[in-house]
Amino acid sequence: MTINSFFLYPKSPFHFDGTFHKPSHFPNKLPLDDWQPGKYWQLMRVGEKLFGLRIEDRGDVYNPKLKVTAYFNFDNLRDDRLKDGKTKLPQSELELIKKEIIYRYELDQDLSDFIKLTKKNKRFTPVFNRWLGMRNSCEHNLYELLIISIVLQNATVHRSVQMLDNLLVKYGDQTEFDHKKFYAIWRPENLKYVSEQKLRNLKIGYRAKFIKRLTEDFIDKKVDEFSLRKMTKESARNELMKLYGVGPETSRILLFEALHHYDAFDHIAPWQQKIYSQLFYNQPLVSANKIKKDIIKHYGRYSMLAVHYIWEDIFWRRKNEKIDWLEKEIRL
DNA sequence: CATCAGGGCCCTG
DNA sequence: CAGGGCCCTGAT
Repeated sequence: MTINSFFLYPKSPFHFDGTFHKPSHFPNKLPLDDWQPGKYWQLMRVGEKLFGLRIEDRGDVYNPKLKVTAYFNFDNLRDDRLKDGKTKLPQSELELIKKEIIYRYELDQDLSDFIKLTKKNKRFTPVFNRWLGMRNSCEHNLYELLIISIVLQNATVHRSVQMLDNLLVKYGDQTEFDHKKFYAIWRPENLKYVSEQKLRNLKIGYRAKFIKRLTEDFIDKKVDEFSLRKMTKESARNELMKLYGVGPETSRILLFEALHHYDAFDHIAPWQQKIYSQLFYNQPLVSANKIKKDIIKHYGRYSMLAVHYIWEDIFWRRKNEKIDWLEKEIRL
């Protein structure tokens, strides 16, 4: 294994912990990443290779600076193609990794318009101030996030965790760096010859068919993450909705998290509606249309981003404090 | 023991 | 456009 480190300088302001840890995401047993204040670890796929990343906070909100340590050439990977035997990482690959980190964690995003907007509506100003500089980041590539979205469909959190873990044990890449063990979601190619029945054996139910067909679409380049990244929200949504097993909620997740469209607020799932109703109205249930109208009125093209701040804020609070109405709606 | 809904989506009529 | 069915699981 070899190691390479470098620095990255996010656009100011930047909130390290808010960006690298999202407490609303479900914690699976087989870790895809790890976080402690000021430090973050994950396995990241760039091209066909897998890298271990340790990202450390070496600055502050107004002078952000990240130290990135990249580990590669693991000895213990199942797939030999993922290591190339070279000990030094070529400059071109290093640039690719940097670009990918910058994209997934939105390090270059200019949030000044959004920040101005959040000052207009006083009600949530404390929340926006608390997380000033937080990004809508996504540790995963599009395929990986799609897999996670599929196991989330029509299941309780507990079962989603079980489904993902079953899949990871069988098909994920497992490796260790910086004295920590991590899993990474497989490349589509690694699932190519796995039958639907084999997948069903992992208790993922009818989702097996979705994963099978979606994986084929990625292998056949019917979906290309990099061209989707360049599209408008509407065209990207159209493309995603064509995929078998991708509906309004899954495409919203992908548009917002993986493709970073801040206005991807077209769809509100019933369980989210209940949480939004409490957060925004202190009421058990407000109509989804009203919620949508009100949020868009206040936050316009930043509607989903604004909701993300308020959403994550309550889940941060939940770490130290019991919030009864929230516990009820999360349904582990 | 049976029944049911769940952090959606597909398919049919 | 509405509504039934889908895999499986834990709750009732």
